[in-house]
Amino acid sequence: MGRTSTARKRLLDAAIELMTETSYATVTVDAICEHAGVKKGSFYHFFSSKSDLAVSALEADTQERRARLDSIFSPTVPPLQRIRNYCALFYEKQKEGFSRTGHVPGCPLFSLGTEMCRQDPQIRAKVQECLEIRAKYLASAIRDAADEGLMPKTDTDLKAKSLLAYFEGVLTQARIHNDLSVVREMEHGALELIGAGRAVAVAAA
Amino acid sequence: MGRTSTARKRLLDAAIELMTETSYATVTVDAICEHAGVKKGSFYHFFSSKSDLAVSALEADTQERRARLDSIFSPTVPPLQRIRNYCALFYEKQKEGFSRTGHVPGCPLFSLGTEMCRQDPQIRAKVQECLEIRAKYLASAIRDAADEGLMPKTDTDLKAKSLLAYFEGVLTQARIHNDLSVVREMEHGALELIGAGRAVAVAAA
DNA sequence: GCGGTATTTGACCGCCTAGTCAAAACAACT
DNA sequence: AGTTGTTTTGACTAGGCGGTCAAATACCGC
Repeated sequence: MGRTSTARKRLLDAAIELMTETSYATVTVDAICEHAGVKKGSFYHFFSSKSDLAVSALEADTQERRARLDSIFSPTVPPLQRIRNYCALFYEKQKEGFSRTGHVPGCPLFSLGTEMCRQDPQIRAKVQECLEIRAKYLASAIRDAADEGLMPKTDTDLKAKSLLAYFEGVLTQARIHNDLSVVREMEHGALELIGAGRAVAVAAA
Repeated sequence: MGRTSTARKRLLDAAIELMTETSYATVTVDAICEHAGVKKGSFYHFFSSKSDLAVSALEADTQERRARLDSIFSPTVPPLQRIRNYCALFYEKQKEGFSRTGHVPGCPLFSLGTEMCRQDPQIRAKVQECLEIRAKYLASAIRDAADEGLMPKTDTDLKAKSLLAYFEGVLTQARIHNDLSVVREMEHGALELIGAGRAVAVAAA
């Protein structure tokens, strides 16, 4: 009963789009509404606050990406290939964003996380949650790689975190310099970072 | 003639301090003034705008760090040791900030850069300039290391950029999670990333 | 001590922002 | 077609923000 609407989804999309392009503080609720073709009154029908919208948008975005990540990180794919494919995905996404807007977008998790982690506990918690999901994908690939003797078997969880930090750092640097070149070469650094750079013969320790 | 004052310096310090703690947008001119013990009218005597203050603060901060970096990256120090010492400096700074405020500060260049690079060309330019200075320190150390056969001699400039991205990524991750542990272990990842992780015998190519 | 200049002060402004609300419109289900 | 309740609308508010200004003040060099 009652009426149905796509307004909520449009608001979520607009939020990710606009907040990635500039920042949380810069993007006004009015701008989000306009971009989504929604009046302000409706906004507050669907979301209790701007912060609430941001949290929901991050969640929705993460859910949307899930299937793609599950396929990239499928256990049926050789572990180092998963990481290579992930790098390729990053490059594709950044390149696509650049073509569309003229700007390297970077990663909304890192942008929002950096900006908001000291001001809004809920946004901070959601960003952390989303980052940890990504870390899990990486950790699994790293463990599988180590198990196959493709890299040392030490500190796999730390390596996953470091690798994620590297990815996010590269994306952010690309955003700041509006330059994709470091992203393009990210794969090589990624493999080096976890110790799988040159075809390593890892003796069973 | 006229009067002398430390107000300008106090404003610069307050700006870095507060903008690192939260973000550019969150920190109001009033807050900066209060923290610096300066009235608003004086603020606009020294700076033409909030943006102008931010640019000047980044510049001043960079100049202040210069001597320390010059000593860490002195050509008299073995090249890989320079990088290790740089990592140690990062950890010290982050730890000190954490003790003082209860929060891992991260890097103001990356925080401000991410937030402002799409809105304020001057801030963006200054951030880029400061990041490039840091990249130069790293590039020099990397070239010297390669020259000594401590790592492959390929793509040294790209490696410097990647290494910087890694550092910034780790610092930002530490900020978001308010957790120093990844910073503590940064040195290992840094050396791996540039291909100097395990004592590498690099054949003269 | 005095002139001149850099600094300090605090009241002021206009704009923009997140958030509110009550009434109207309309789709879904019966 | 009628009922129900979700969605839509647009005008509204209160507070906070960056920035302004003219007058007062105090230090430096002489």
